Amino acid sequence: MTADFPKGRAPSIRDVARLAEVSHQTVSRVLNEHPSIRDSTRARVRLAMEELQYRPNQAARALSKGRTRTIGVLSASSSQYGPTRCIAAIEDAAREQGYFVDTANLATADAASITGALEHLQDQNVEGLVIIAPQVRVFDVLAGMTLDVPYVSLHSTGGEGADARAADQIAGARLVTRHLIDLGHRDIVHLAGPQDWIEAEARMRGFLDEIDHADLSTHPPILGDWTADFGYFAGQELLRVRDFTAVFAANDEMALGLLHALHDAGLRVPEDVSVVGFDDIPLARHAWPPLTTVHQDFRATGRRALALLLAQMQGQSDHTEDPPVARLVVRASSGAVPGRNTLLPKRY
Amino acid sequence: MTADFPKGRAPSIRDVARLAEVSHQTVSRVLNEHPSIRDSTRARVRLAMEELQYRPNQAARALSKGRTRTIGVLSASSSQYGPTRCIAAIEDAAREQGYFVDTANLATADAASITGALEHLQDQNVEGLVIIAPQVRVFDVLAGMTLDVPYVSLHSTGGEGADARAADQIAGARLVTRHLIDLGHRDIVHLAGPQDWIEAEARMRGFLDEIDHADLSTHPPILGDWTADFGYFAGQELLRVRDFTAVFAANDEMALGLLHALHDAGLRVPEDVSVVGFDDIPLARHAWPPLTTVHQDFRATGRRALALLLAQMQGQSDHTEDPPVARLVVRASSGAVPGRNTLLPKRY
DNA sequence: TTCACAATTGTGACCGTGCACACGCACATA
DNA sequence: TATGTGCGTGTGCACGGTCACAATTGTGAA
Repeated sequence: MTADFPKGRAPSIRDVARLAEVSHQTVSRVLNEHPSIRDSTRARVRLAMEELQYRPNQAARALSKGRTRTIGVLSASSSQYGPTRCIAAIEDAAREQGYFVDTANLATADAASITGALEHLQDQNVEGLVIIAPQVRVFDVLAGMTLDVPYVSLHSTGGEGADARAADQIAGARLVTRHLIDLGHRDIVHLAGPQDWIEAEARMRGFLDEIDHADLSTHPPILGDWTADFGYFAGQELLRVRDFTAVFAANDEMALGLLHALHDAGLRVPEDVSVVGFDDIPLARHAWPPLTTVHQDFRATGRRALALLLAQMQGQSDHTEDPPVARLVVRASSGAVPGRNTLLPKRY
Repeated sequence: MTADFPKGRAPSIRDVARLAEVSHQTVSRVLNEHPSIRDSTRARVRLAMEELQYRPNQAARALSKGRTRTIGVLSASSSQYGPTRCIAAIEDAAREQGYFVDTANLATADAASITGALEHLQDQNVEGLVIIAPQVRVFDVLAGMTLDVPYVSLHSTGGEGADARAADQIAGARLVTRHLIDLGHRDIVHLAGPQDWIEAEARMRGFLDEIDHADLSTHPPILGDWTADFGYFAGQELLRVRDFTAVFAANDEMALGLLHALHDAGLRVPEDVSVVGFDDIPLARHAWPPLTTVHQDFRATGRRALALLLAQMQGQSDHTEDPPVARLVVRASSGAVPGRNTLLPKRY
């Protein structure tokens, strides 16, 4: 009896029940793996579900149980390498745990679109939020609105949301700055990220801390926008006015743009100038010359963020693994200081 | 009267109704902007909603209306530049249209995880799917399972789902191949993408078409994996055994890895070898030398995919804008052929 | 004033699932 | 035989909206 009645609607639990000649509640129990069901009954119900191609209605389940099993991910800057990897890791982990992931991207980080995206996610009745929006402004907005679900931010200022990463950034920046100092550099320029980004701030802080620690002085950092284009532009400006032997770019993209400008000017790296970056994007090792940088495990960061969120959602204390550490990766773009000379273009 | 009763549950439409002294149906009408509501009533209801911080329950709405207003995005390879941009564009556009976006990432493209992810999305009762999973295998899996919702794939083989992009890839590959031929190159190697990717196939086809068209012969393409690491490796191999004056890499990452290998070997680009890529990632213009490549507008592709899907969901014919065109971007990595010489390392 | 008709509002059922509770039955125990 | 216990299953309602339909009120013309 191949019952195949479409009747407009998708088959419901009661359709299955009728076909299996049991009550709807029994079907529900099979779905939820209730222990006390006779094997023969279970088999009959399973068969009926198969027959009707039954698929549980999440909306009804969510309504009845008061749980959506959905978490929201808010992401600014989602075209950047790091955040992208984090998101992928979060989604993998969430799916593994049976959660759905609802995403909202911010094209621009103005207050209106931030609140808009957060409202949108909450409208979907998410049970928790992961916020990968490292701009300081996002946190201002967060502080100004009450979220009615727990959340984790990947770049906390130490506010209400759990902190998953900030510490690393400072440490990483110190590592790579120290590396340059150890190579003998005394005039190091920092090509920073946008002022309103938490990570940019942290990396700059790490840089300045280490400079201080070594009793050096430095030019005020150049404030960039993370893009390779800006790195290129900044490189051109730097060559015109500054005196330095090394540049610490706050991310790899800017470092690569900077290398481009240096090449254009006929300077050699690292013989004339050392350049280091941050993030260790896959292209860093294939830059010319290969880029010294700070490696971070973005997937681990993403997984950890989700673990933290789930723990928080279940009201548990946060006994998750330690945050991933930033690791210095030395490649060919950093070298010993070229004997205190000023920067005059040389023959290549 | 600041009524603020938490009573465990989130406030419902009936709580609002009670406070505003109307029926629950009136509240529903206000929510849905029904025309015939007295202004004073509407205002009273709005006030009550504000007062209770009422937020409509999507699950209930979805259950009642039979619509979730959610679309699913399946994405393999989500850490790559192009797909990532597409997804962001899709999400923006969807949110604009009042849709929620549910995402699932594929870590690996084996059949099990593909069906798993698709089931996961359909379990959420999505109304439509965008599939950004350019591996041929994905389409095999799709052909083998019946999706119960309309879908659009960004890289169709011309099957059931609407085709949003494939044509471009061939044309783009022809453009850049033609460019090399016009520069006088006769021995061009193609560093292809993984065989099981639709785009890789299309780009290779475009390359071979153009080679044919110019009555040239070519070595069998090298089959890569899109990564810069592979480009580097392939470059080393090529230098050992092959005779060529130009390389067309199927994407920019591999092209950059290849440049690295060429630099290592002391070869000059484009004086000794011309290199071209595909995609025009932001770093392409800052490679050394800046990379000739094919530009595509990923955001437009994403927007178009969503438009197609929505049209399909509403049963409309597909009168959306034309697919974005691939555009040749000539930079410094391609140059005139070096007079038919074989490749011997030269002084830099 | 009365009536037709439109505008506005209310009533009750229903969407698909899960929960609390009740029921029947087999079996062990006294 | 009467009673308690636990397994397997069924009944009815709740979840928070929307829909169809009914009821009430307001308006203008006869």
